Amino acid sequence: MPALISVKTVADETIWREIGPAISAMEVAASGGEMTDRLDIHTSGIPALCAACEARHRGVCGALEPEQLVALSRTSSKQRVQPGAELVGDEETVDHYSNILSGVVKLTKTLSDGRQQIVGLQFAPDFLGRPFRTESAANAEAATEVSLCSFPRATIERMLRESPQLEHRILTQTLKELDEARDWMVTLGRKTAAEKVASFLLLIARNIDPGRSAGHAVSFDLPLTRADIADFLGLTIETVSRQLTRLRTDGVISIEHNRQVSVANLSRLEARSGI
Amino acid sequence: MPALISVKTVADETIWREIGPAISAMEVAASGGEMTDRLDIHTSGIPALCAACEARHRGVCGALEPEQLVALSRTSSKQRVQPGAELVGDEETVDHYSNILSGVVKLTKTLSDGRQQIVGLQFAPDFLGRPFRTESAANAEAATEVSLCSFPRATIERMLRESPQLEHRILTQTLKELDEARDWMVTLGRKTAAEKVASFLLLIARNIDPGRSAGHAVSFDLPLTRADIADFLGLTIETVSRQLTRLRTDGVISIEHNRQVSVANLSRLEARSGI
DNA sequence: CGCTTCGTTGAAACACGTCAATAAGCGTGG
DNA sequence: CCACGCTTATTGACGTGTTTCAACGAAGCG
Repeated sequence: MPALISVKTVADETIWREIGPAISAMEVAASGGEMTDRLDIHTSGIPALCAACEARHRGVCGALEPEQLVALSRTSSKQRVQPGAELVGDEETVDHYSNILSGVVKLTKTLSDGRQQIVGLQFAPDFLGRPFRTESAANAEAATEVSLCSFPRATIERMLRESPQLEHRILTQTLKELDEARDWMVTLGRKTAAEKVASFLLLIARNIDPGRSAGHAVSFDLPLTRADIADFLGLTIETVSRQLTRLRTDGVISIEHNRQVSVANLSRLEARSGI
Repeated sequence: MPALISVKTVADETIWREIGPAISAMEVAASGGEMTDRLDIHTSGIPALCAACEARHRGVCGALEPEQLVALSRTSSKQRVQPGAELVGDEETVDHYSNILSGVVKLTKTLSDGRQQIVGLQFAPDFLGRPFRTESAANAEAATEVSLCSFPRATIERMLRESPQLEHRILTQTLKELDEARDWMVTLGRKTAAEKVASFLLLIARNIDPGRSAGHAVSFDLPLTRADIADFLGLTIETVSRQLTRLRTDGVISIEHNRQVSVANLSRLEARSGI
């Protein structure tokens, strides 16, 4: 797999290099250009880096006290990586954990002969990385452009020991991932190709635009290529393509530029997802 | 599904009825017939009920101090249920958690039209039940005869709040289950029927007789019917049957009384499991 | 402008599902 | 003990959904 090797190279060179407390251009503008973890008077001791961060509310950082947040932000670094970049190698020793700030990360597993399966998709503000790692692990790869806030492994593990609340958040997310994995097992084991594709579109629609109730119109960019979708659904790219065109000709969705999907009526998709 | 309804009735009548601190016949013999949670001088404050229990070492109870174990055993009850008994209903409010002492529990999910998928198998000394339950959940059903040690929900949740170590054990098990679920997603999505059946036999062989290295001979009773195996593998019973007979005629396994499986050489199975 | 990647579409092959018949295991009761 | 019914498992013939193989078009990029 020559493609993967070059991807790996990209990752080694651009991702995990320590760049110290850093702030993306966007964040700099929002916080007035300060590059340090100064305290913001309006948010009572919360680092500027974290003030606008989603992970502080819905993510794991919500479990931390302001002092802990300051300590963590001192060693954290923001990063932006391109689609295809490998974030966590299969067998590598993990030396960083991250929060996903935006974008989609795919977790993949590969059989020795090259067959691949996506075993999970992660969205902001999910926590990325596997604490107390045991045997098996998956490969994490950016599916879209992804921005991350990442921390050294040692820092997180020390905080985990000190803060049961942090561990509780990790447990909560792990339980959520377990639920999602088991839901997807039903899709993989028991649904038809048409139902699989409809289920996938629903999954994306719900994660891109949460809080949409059935019956509404949604449109979004597919975060995955056809090959990725196939690997997620346990199908071939040809079958995925055929099912998408069938949904299109049936008027359930419309597709532009291969990626931009519009769903006029979510409940029509649901009806085809084999709930 | 009339079969399931009668199963449900059995469960309601026999399983979750409070019977107070109880001890199975086997356990009574082992501990000298004492029915209370007296302290055993040889195990420094550990309830007799728990002294020989696997869950105290490898299971969640290993996280508890002797006093907590005494408190927990005061409200715990041992139970023995028949195959097919429903342990945790799909949408029911869970009012008990349990340790599996022996036997196999299957976690299933069902689509509205009846298609079913087993999303997890649990063995002793796994913890059964879903703390901090969020959205989706599965149905738990005894696959074999199962013996349980179960506790009221309130007790566990109080201890969870008091003991970060207990929560840590739960997290560890949840991470293990997540790993297993993701491993199985690869099997469901990317393996052939032959590879699926071989993978299943390996899974059982490893759980029944852990510590077996490749190359050894193993024999065991299948804990699942052909229908269950099919639901676990995302196949039909006919396909499962055909693949089993193919393994048999190829000399990889031998089967007696439909359930008793002998594997002469585990590595031959592994070679067919599509690692 | 060619080159590569990505996606679509068609025809043929095949793995698995469906349908149906039969056998085997197992408890119940005469 | 055998007869009976019931569930569980096996086996065969056939149908089909998905894959495979192949050709082609569209988009992105040097």
